[in-house]
Amino acid sequence: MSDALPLKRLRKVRRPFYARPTLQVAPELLGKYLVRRTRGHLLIGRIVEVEAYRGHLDPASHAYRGRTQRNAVMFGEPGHAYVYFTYGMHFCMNFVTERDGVAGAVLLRAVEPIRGIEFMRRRRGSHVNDKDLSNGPAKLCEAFVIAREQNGLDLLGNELCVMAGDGQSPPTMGRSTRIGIRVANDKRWRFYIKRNPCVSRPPKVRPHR
DNA sequence: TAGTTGATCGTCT
DNA sequence: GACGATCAACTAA
Repeated sequence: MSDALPLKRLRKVRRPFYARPTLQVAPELLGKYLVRRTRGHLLIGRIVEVEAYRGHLDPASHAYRGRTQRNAVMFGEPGHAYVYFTYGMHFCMNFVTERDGVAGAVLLRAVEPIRGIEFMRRRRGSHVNDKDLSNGPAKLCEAFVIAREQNGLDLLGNELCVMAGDGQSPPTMGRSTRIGIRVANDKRWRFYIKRNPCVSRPPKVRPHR
């Protein structure tokens, strides 16, 4: 968790990246950088954990039962942020995937703080460990100033985007079932970077013989 | 360390 | 009227 990153060497991820099947986009987001500009601050986090939510095929998806006012962004142009409010107090952020008109999104579950750490500490509380600043979907929204106003934001703009280094070797990836859902529990649509301390929960340890 | 619980309100049935 | 893609604080052991 260094507070420096050679931003010049990174390229913004373009729309065709998002306009693909959700299960392809999700694992490829790992190791890329979430870049947020707000209130004169530059915030960067390395994406270390995501979950794929498909549309009408996925009972755990907000879009399973079709389009509503809340989930409308999921049905729109790929490469936008779908932000929703939950549990009466938290926000979670997704990136919209699939072609325009088809619902799909990737939930950002955890990022590793890279830049703007002091700002994130102030938002999250001084007693919070650095590795806990953004190791959960609602925590990262708090740290990165993501709320209702950011719903529908274009990821190709300046306020919010994803950047990737060229020629970066893909990180070692783990995969598991999704967290906090009661349906579609069999689908292993959670992807994370193995052994990264900022992943929200360690993988279930399977007893070995 | 693991498991339980209260907080709090928008969204959908 | 029920519940949720969560979190932090608490309890027990």
